[in-house]
This record gives sequence, C-alpha cells and structure tokens, in this order.
Amino acid sequence: MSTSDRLLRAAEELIAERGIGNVSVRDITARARANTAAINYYFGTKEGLIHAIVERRAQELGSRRTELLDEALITDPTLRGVVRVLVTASAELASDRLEGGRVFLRCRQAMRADPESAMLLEKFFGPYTRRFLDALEQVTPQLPPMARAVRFAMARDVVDASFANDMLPAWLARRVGAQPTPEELADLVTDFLVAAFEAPA
Amino acid sequence: MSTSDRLLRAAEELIAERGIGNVSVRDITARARANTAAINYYFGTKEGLIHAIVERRAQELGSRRTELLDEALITDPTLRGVVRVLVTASAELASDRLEGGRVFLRCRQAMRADPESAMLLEKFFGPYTRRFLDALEQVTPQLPPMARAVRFAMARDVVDASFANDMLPAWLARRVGAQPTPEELADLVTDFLVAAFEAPA
DNA sequence: GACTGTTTCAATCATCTGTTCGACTACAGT
DNA sequence: ACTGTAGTCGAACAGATGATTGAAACAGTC
Repeated sequence: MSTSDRLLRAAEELIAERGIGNVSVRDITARARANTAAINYYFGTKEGLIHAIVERRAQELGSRRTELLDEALITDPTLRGVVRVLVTASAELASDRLEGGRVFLRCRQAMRADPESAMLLEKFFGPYTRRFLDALEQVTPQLPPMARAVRFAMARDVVDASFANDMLPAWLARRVGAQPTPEELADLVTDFLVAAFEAPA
Repeated sequence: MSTSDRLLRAAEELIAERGIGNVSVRDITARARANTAAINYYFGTKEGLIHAIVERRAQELGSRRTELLDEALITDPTLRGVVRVLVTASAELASDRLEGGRVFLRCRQAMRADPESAMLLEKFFGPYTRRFLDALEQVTPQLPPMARAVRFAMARDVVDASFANDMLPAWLARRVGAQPTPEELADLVTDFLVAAFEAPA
C-alpha cells in the first residue's frame, strides 16, 4: 500500500477514534509509519488531507448510492423500497463491505462536529442526498413539502447515527442483553422509518 | 454576572460555534473578558471547565425532564404522552426558555464527537435517560425489548439532532421555502416518532 | 489603618502545533 | 556516467497551546 494511501487510512482511523481536533499530523504520520513531512508533501496541508479523505469516499459512496437508487426506482418504486436504499447504503458500510467503511462512518460523524469539515461533507455528499430527496418525493406524493423535508432530515440523522456508533450505547445493550447485528439493525431501522413516513401529516 | 459564570457561558458559545478542539482557553477567556489564568483558577484545568458545564446543565435539564415525565405518566400515560415529553424537553431548550438553551444544545452535540466529553455526557445525563426508557416501557408493553431499545436510541438521536442544528440544513430549507418554527418542528417530530414506535415489530 | 482571604493580572514555562527546508536515496531515461 | 524526478528523512521554524507563578488589586473584619 502506497504512503499516501496509508496516510488517508491512518487519518480516518484516528479521527474516528478521537474526533477531529484531537488528531495531529504527527499522530497520523506516526501511525502510517511515514515521515512528519509526508502529509504536506502529498496533500499540501492538513486540510488538504481531510479534503482528500472526503473526496475519495464521496466518490465511492456516491456511485454506490446512485446505483442502488436507480435500481430501486425500477424494481420497487415504493416508500419501503426507497427507505431500504437509504438504510442499505449505510448498512453496507457498517459491515465493512467497502474496505474501511465502518471506520469512515465514525470518521464522518466526527467531522460533522467541525464546521469546516461539515461544509466539505455537504459539498461532496450534498448532490447525492438531493437525488435521494427526489426519489422520496416520487413515493410520498401525498406529503406536504415541509413535512417531507423535516422527515427526510430526521431519517438521515437516524441512519447516520445508528450505523456510525456502536449500534446501541453500552448501557442500553447491557439492559437488553445483546447488540443487534448489522442485519437486524437494518431491518429495525427500515421498519421504524417506513412507519414514520407513513404517519398522517 | 460573576467571572466563573461568564467563563462557562463563553465556553459553551465557542464550543457550539466551532466544535470542541477548535477552542482554546485563550479564546474562552478573551470572550469572557477575563484573564488567561481565570480558567485554571476557577476550574483547575480546561477539562474541569467542561466538566462544570456538563454538570450544571445536567442538573437543570434533569430536574425539568423528571418533572415533565412524572406529570405525563399521571395525566397522559400514553405513547404520545411520553414522546411529547422527550420532544418538549429539547424544544424548550431550542426556544431558549432556559437561558442559553439553544447554545447548549449545539454545544452538547459538538461534545458527542469527542470521546472524553461523550463519556462525561453519558455519566451525567445517563440516569435521566434511563428513567425515560422506563416510562417508554410502560406505554409500549407489546414491543420486544431489542426493538424498543433500538427505537429508543433512534428517537433520542432524532430529537437531539433536530433541535441542535438549524432545524433543516440550509439547502433543504431553501428547497421548501422556509425553516419550520420550533413549535411546528415539535409537532412534526412528535408525529414522526409516535408513528415510528407504533410500527409492528 | 493593619490584616485577612479572594480575585485579577501580566509574564513566563515547557510542550505541542502545522509547515518548511535542505540533504540524502533510488531509480528512470538518455 | 549524467541528469532529472519522486520519495523519504531529520532538523528546524514560528506560533499556539494549557498551565503556573508571584505580585498587585480588591473586599470585608477586627
């Protein structure tokens, strides 16, 4: 694996573990077994690094999401079909179908707390998110726009949060005796969201 | 207002604006119009400051939540009644009924991205959250524990995220032409969650 | 007015931050 | 053998960081 790849990976890992802001270039280069200057050599600045992280993942994820969505709109153009796609896209990451997906989910969640990074995320993931809302519009024509928008925003948050963290917080998992598997979780989340979208406005 | 109060306030504001990790003690003391040493004088360390922030807010919020919950379990012991409480507690903050509530909501959301701070939050807010799950158990006896736990975790995330950020992300608000008021939002979120909890397991 | 404890202040500490630099290596094409 | 290019390395930079210090300013009490 090339040095720049190792840097990207190491940065994602560290950000996922500690949150942005608690990660220095020295931490990253150390874990990547690279020299301190490596980040500046390959990405110009530290910011350039996180830019590269987002750009790369957005491309991977975006094409997969588009793929799933196009398929669903043909084979199963229902509310459940569209929600399934939203859930599946994240569930696939959570089960590391895409290399390092689990790590990136947490990394992205951490970036949301940093305004600058949050803008980056919006810039790169925004277009795909919009396509999603378009699809949702098709399968919930009866909903007033404001209700649909708010529900969509909530659904997004639910999916992101559910799969990024441990599925259940530790105390909750202890209380019910187990963590759900990613597959269980995907079903639970889907049922939850479909019912929520079907609520009368 | 005393210096230590100004420090707490300033820290909450800055964390809310920039996220933890982008806030130095100098930033905080500058905004609080206090000396650089003030934080160490009053709170020992920077970490002591954020500890104090969480402790103070947890006490305020906890008692209010308990109050709302006890009341609801008597006057309206239904799923909708309990969900209403969950939503109301945050909606009150979002409309600044409690001084600086809006700011703290964002501040807390930012803290969630920092593992150390997240542990603090869990420690201080955890007990109240548990009481909530107890209440939910009473009004949804038909749900399997795992489904209830996951749904509860999702509901928590929805409420926190909805009221912490601008209600809708900028591009979504532009698309539907307006931001919902906190009251509108509270109703929309409540309907959404009640329907979600009523989904067959 | 002297004495007390509390609060504020500027200056300073060692450490960590992101970034830059010049030297060194390895290897390609000519 | 010579040259250019890409990569790596350790050392260094200036600035920011959290924390500490000792002196000053302040209040209230005898």
